Amino acid sequence: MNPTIQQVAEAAGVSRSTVSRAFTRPDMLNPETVALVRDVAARLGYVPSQVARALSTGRFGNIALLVPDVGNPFFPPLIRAVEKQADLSGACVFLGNSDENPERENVLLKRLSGQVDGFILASSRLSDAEIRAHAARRPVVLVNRDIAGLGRVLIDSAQGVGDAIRHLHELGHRRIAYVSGPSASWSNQQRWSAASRGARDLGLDLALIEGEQPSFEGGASAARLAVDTRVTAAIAFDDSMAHGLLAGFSAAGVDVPGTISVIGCDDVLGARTYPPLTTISSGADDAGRLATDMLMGLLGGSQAGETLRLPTTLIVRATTAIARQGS
Amino acid sequence: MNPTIQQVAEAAGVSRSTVSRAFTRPDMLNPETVALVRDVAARLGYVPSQVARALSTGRFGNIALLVPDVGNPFFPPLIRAVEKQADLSGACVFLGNSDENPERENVLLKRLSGQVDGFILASSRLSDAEIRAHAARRPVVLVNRDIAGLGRVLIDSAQGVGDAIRHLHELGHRRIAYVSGPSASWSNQQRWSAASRGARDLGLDLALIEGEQPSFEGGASAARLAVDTRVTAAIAFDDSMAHGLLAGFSAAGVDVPGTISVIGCDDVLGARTYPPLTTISSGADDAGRLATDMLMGLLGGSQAGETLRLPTTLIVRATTAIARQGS
DNA sequence: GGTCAACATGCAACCGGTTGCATAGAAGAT
DNA sequence: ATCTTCTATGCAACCGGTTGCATGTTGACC
Repeated sequence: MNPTIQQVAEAAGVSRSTVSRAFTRPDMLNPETVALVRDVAARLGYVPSQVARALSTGRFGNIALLVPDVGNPFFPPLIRAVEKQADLSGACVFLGNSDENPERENVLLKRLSGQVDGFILASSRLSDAEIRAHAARRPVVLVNRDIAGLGRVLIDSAQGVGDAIRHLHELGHRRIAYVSGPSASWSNQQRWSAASRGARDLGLDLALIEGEQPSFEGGASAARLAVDTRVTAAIAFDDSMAHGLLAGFSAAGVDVPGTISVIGCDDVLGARTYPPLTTISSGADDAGRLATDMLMGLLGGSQAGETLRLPTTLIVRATTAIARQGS
Repeated sequence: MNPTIQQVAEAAGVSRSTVSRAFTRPDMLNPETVALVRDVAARLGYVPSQVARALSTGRFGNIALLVPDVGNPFFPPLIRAVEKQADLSGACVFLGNSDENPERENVLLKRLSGQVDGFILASSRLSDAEIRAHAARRPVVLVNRDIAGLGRVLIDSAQGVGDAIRHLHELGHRRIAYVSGPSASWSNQQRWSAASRGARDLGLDLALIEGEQPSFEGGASAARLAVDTRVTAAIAFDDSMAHGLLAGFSAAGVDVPGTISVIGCDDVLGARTYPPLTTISSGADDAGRLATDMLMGLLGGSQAGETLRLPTTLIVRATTAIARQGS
């Protein structure tokens, strides 16, 4: 095993306290002593035990990031950004995958709360009350979830969705579908209500198509429903679903964007779909970075409750076009 | 804060030892006592501190998973499987993203080694010696890396690559390119050598095109190189690169599979590309699950050094076709 | 030369569990 | 009734750090 602080102390001929302070509060010691201790420690390959330190200080140097589905392409960039930013503060990251399941999310929260300084909950599927309960025990920052009093990073897709609706209106579309994501998702609610508002303001028909899962497959099966509704355009909850829509329409012989226009959300696929997807960009990596900063701020003693709204913009690629005739 | 074992002990009118044993060794106690203690503990919301437990037992109940790039679609299914499987043993997972950078990988290993029971290194970019050094301190299971004496889960793409070469040969292709991934990657070496062997056996020309990054962008830029080589088919290191190739060829006005056939590796994109990608399936989720099982086995005292080879198969979709005339 | 402040270091308690050993009480053997 | 055995529980040390307080040393100042 690793050498302990005791062994370093003996080898350096000082007390354990001194070794401890040589690392945590070197200003308290004679510079020569610090040098000596560090030297001996380095020679022995001493690494302070995070665990022992945590036990006495109550600070763990770890944070936890919980997401509903690692496989959803929205999350990897966010995960990566959190990781990177946490690393700057020397923190390590627990990753939890709740599989869209609130119970599992609760279990993970409980299991991890004894070994992290705080949580980042991305697109949490828990109820407000549950989240509040957890936030009372440990600092929590929410991503895409809006609960008063807690730290929040919100990707404000309302704006982008509004742009998307106007974009479709200008192209002559009058009947539009919104293909929904998980009903427990704040983002989904926000996008749906922004779409409703936009459609109402412009006098458009808006149909709701309930997607099953926010995934490629969910989009593909929603495509089958969409062809029956005689809409000329569809806005999907996210890019995965939009991608599935493209595939579903293609399989059904429906031309995109000739017969039907498609808009995604999050811009996580770039121009990788065929045709390249018109979508609402949302900077998941920024959200991850900012959420981590906010959490680190909370750990440093800042007040909770701050809200960061990230703007979104419509990125027009090739899946939207003028509405077909006689529609 | 959470209630401590002491508070539970007082509330239940027993000693700390008894509370401890009610959770860790209930067989040692009177069943009634166990029930009482658990009851009181539940009422108080007591959760044993992992950290304190780790300090005295030396077991942390955590594992770490290190990957080169969370954003690479090969990894999310693997991450998810590891997560899920670890959960069955009640273990939590630290995720580390090395960004394809050996130094960062080393830092993460060092930082985490004081708080995990073992590591899963997926597609590690470290040298054999470095990995061995870490394995001497903590149990390590490798995914897609072959070092004698260590636990290994190897996706044996040699077989699938062989099938792919034969498939192309049957379609009449005679000049093929292999678009390579990271040179430090075991998988890349394995795939390249399997392709070389297959090509030699069948008397085919095999060109090597050095990809920059194992990503969509890396594939797209490799496509530009590929059009100059006059090959009629390309096998890419992974699906992301293959996907990039498709995009690159499409942008260059090269028809796939009419003019050039493309084969990917890993089958992580399913039929989501356009055209749907012919690829070599490799069960990343199986690899994650089995690696976790293997690590748990090591922690339980099994001997290290086991090797698991996962077979791969060619999945023919729509990016391969008969070689063009006069090629 | 004596008083006192400032500095450097050590002592010992504490964080919250686990565990080897001791012991009290009950059950069984003679 | 006494001795042994077994079961259930408690005592206290330990894991490896941190930290408030006490102590010893040095130098400045009067």
